Amino acid sequence: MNTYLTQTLHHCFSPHNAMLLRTDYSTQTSSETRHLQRQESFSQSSCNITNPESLHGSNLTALLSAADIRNLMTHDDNFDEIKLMSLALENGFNAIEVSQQFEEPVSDSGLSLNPSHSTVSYSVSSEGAVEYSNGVKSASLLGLGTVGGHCQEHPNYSHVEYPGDAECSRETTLQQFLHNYTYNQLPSQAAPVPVHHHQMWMKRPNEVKDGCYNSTDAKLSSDEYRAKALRLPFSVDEIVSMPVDSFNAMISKNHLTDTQASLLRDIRRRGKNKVAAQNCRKRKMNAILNLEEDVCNLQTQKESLKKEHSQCSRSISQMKQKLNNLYRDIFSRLKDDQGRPFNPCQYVIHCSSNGSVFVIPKQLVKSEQKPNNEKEQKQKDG
DNA sequence: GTAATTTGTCATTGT
DNA sequence: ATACAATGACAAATT
Repeated sequence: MNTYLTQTLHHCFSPHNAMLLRTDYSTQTSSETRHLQRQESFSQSSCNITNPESLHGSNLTALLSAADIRNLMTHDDNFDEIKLMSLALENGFNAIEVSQQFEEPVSDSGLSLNPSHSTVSYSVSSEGAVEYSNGVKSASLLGLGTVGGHCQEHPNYSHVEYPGDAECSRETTLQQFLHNYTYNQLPSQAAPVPVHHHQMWMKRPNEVKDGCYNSTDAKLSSDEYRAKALRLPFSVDEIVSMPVDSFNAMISKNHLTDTQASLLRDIRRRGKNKVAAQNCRKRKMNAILNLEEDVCNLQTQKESLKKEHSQCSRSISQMKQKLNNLYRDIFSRLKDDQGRPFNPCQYVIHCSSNGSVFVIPKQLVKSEQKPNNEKEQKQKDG
């Protein structure tokens, strides 16, 4: 019996179902136009306020054994949504007003406002407790917030019904229940969260698996989930990409609390930074690739210069060889006044700067060259 | 189980 | 003053 109920709850609140019904704005076009249109219809939209017909929380807790409750609760121990809920339910947060303002226009959701449509409701008490009701079977899950089964009376519920977005609301709401151990406590009463704020916000979608995580592989980022939980009228993509004027107008038109506006700005900032980081990494990779290409090109250039150098060296040595042969040939043909050949050990051919060619004794060349060599050496030392 | 890589986020700086 | 882009550093997720 208890197992059956647990399975039924899981089935009813299947994140996959919720995902299927999720409005996917990112696939649409002309997003800026939609921003404006949605802002208009958004501020004019309303939602049905119905009388709560849900069962009292103790009814459900009576049906569920402690083991079932533990089973439900051990699906995730994530604390992010505790923060989110306390954020959403903090002083000054008017759930009805925000829900009304944030309700999506029918045309965008693609779902009918027809009252006969399956609806899901949840009630928000002044103390932050939320009650779930699907219109047919309704169950307050208040008792789930406290493992001991303690249940508080909440006489002043604000009961809000969200037609059309039933699955998502159901899922969001249940997940909040399932994972918010302290949701019916005041923020100050909540157990201290042993995670640094920084780490908390850095939790990944996988960690936030109580977030809209469906049975397939599709999943929402933590910001998408936050936006969804606060019933923001725009997708994260739109919040990020809309012009700053539209963004500011959205905040001011909808009379958001400071915390909500701050959350929206955070979502926008994080989204923009995410894109910036991606671009930055792309640029970095491109820069690295370009540098590697440069290195490759320079290595190729170096190799070709090496080849050229050795080619030049070879041709120089060939020319030297030819010059040497020519010198010897000419020298062997030269005769002195008596018709005798010059001794190559004693004489050399000397070319002067004015183009004249002489055969002179080697000592003479050496004595002429010495002073110049000394001068050059002195210049180098100096 | 570990190392390397990828990704999201924050903090900071510059535009 | 404000919004935003760029980027280093960090932590968590993924491979």
